[in-house]
Amino acid sequence: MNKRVRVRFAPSPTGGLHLGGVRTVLYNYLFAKANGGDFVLRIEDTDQTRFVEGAEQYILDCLAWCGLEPDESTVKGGPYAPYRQSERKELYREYAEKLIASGHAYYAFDTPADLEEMRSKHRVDEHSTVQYDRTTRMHMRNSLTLSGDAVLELLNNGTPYVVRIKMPENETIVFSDMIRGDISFDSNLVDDKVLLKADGMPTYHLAVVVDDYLMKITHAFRGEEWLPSAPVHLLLWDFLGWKEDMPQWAHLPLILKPDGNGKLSKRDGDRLGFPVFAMNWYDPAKNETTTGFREIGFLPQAFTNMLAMLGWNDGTGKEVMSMEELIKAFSIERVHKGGAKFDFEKAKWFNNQYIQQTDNETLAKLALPYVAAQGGHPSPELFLKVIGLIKERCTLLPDFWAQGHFFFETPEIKELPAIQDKWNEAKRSFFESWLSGLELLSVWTDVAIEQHFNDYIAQHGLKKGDAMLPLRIMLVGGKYGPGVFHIADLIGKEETIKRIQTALAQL
RNA sequence: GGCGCGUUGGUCAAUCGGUUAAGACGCCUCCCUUUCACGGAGGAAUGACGGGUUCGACUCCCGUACGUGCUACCA
Repeated sequence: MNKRVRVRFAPSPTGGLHLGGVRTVLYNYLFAKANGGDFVLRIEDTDQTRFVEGAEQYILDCLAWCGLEPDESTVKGGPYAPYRQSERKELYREYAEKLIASGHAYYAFDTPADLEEMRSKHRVDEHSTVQYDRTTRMHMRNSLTLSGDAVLELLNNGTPYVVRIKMPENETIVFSDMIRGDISFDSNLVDDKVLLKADGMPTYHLAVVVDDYLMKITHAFRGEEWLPSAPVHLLLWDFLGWKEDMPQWAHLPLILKPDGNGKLSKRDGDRLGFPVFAMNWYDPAKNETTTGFREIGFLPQAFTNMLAMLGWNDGTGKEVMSMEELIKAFSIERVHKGGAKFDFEKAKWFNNQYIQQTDNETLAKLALPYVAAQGGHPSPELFLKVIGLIKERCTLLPDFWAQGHFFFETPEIKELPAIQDKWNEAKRSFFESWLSGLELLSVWTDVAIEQHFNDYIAQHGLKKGDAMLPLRIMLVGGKYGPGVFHIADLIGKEETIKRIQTALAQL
């Protein structure tokens, strides 16, 4: 019997949504869609000290922007609601107690000071860490060392406690990862992880197992940082008697910083000048905003396509793929084992590719806010024409202003020196006479303007090359942009004449 | 320190025992373009190291090095 495929993305609402997080969502989503399954969003807000107001809504917004909408979530609901772990709090205790009853877990009454003392007392050297495990548990205050009556009394008088898993001794825990193959751990080296905290909330370890079981998750994809705690989760599935229903695991490689080594962090983005979060993230505690890919002008399709290729490819060499193509081609087994360094240049290349294949009407809608923010308010007709003319030189949405501002405002002539260097009376007299000719030109098209220009150049015994660059700088302000006569055509006769006159006055 | 995971050009990477070791980004040169960009044609640049196994290893095995993750009542 084939179970319906169900996957989940389970973030903590603690801050901005990182590149790696989005990629995890993406791989989950692609896998779910490829297999006709469900994609669930579950909010893991079990750490009340790290909870950040607004973070959950932000995650929802990011997924919406990326086009990775969950089938079940805190806002959408679903058959396994609630999808927020804080609202499922009471449910986990039952399983913790079940584990205690079967001897796989125990109560521990140690205070933070007790733990600190234990760690410093048993420490061999400064590099080693002392774990709460088979070697130390019998020296602590817990239901393994205390008598049944003593435990009962502590429980009854409200002494704070946690529930810890009792790791078995001398067992090799093996599981098969869909990306990495067989991985094994020595149970002696894994510590007695806390399952239920003193505040009654479960830790990640208990919550993820219970909820994946209850929500009938069939495949669990998560970051590689979870690999070391996988044996705890495996054992929990076993101890709770759910082994048959355990999802298949896949631990995704990390996204690394471009220079040096290590996991890509928000700080690296700030340092190297690129975003790390999907969308702008406002941190209420620090009262600061971190820039997102959306805001610097990425198209969501380019963003997700780029992320898909960071650690996976279909083997054909094809890189630009729509969501539909990705769904069709994706296979979790082809995800790489090794981490990938993030390359912002490549990311921008993807965006440029998407800008080229997006129609002008859509681009106009996307780019308008960036142009308007700079004071550009072109008519829809002009804007559409300009976009068609300059899109190939635009990588990020704000480039539509940088590459086309001279269509929407009279530009400052920044490169006047470039004209001045070779300026002479012959050129001046050409421009002055061409200007008066221009006033009379009745057909205002790029072809007509250029022909007219050519005629005057010939009459003045100049070479066309002598006047092309000056004309460009007069109209554009710098040495860039589409063909000059095309520009003159679009900005109109009056504006063209005005710009040439202004420039002449400065020479 | 312990444990896990990883390692093909600067970066993303194909290869699944036999190839001149693809392709893309970036970089360089040339062409196109009387600007810039696009486009086109080229170029430089890669299997961490040491042992095996094999007729033959980038590919399989072992070791070393390096990197990285975890080692919390955080996820």
